[in-house]
Amino acid sequence: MPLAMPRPSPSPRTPRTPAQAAHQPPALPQPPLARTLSYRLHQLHKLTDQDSARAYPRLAGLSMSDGRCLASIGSFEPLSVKDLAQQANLTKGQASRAAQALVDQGLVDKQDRPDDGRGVVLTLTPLGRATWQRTMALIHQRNAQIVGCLNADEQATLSDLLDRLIRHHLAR
Amino acid sequence: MPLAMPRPSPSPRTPRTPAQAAHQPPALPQPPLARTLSYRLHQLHKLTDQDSARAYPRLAGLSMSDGRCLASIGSFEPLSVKDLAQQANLTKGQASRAAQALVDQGLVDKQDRPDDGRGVVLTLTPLGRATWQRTMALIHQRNAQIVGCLNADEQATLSDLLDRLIRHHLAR
DNA sequence: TCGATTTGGTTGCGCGCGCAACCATTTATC
DNA sequence: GATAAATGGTTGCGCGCGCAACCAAATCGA
Repeated sequence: MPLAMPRPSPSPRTPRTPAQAAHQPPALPQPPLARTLSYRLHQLHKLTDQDSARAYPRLAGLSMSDGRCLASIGSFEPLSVKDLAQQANLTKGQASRAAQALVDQGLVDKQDRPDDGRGVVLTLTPLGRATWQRTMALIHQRNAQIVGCLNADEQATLSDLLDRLIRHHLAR
Repeated sequence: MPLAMPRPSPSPRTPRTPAQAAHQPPALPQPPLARTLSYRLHQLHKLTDQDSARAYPRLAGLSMSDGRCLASIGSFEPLSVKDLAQQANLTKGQASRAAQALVDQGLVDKQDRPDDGRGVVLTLTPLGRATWQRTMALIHQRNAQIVGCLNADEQATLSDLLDRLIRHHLAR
């Protein structure tokens, strides 16, 4: 059974119980059987998301998915809501709402598509572009901070592995 | 600027825009600048979480964090709510509620600690232990499925890298 | 011994996520 | 052309997350 456990860890059954000495202050017990990938992902994602959420609002009071959308629109300029959702990895509902929020803040412009009465086309306003630049700087800075403890090779390796997992998963 | 980009990818500025050919069906554009670690984490976490959420409820109608808690309690048997929160990587509020839910379903037993009027001690009921075993089997099966596209070495590498990121992040 | 602080646990609440229903428009089928 | 199916976008809604306020019990400090 291919579990991903890199470090010496307690045997799967009958690990030592941390609650026996529950009131002694230090001595964090080793992570449990939830030493699975999804657990780590959960944990790491939570950590990074949390302080991203702390960092974003300094910029024009953007929520996190608003920021994500701004980043995507700025990178792929004329963008439909559907494509935005795809790019930012959100549902179309979320993308729709986020786009509207950005419009309300004067950061993006939303126009009906002339050739298709359903579609819209999202572009940045000048203000939006300025904010976009600051946002991207923030994103990259945050990212560098997060992966800062890995060297370039390790970053590339990690990135590659995550990519493969994502691809594998998307293909059922 | 140490960005983690493993594959040949469009230059950070001026990538090609997917919306220019927005209505042509296939040809997913390359992921955007959100080729950052936190973006991948977000994406992968979402994918894994989603179908975990689909898999869990088959088992006794557990929510996902309920399942997580059940797994932790079963592994570290006499457990306080606080320790449970730590093990399952939840806030104490969530842990408290999840524990109560498990109690309500007859899966765990909650008793006041005799030596400390505040604390409680959580243990599995016989039914709980049976469910725990099935849950763990499910978790491992799901995990094996997720990381199945990586060989053992790669799994170990990934696990190690994630570990270091988590540790680094926890240490501010 | 009496207040102040800390700790374990519970609960109220706002918010964002994602599903699914829905409307409008376009495209396919005959 | 009329009807059906598909597509783009919006909106309503339930739910779980996590923060923070809160309560009770225990510990600390003089």
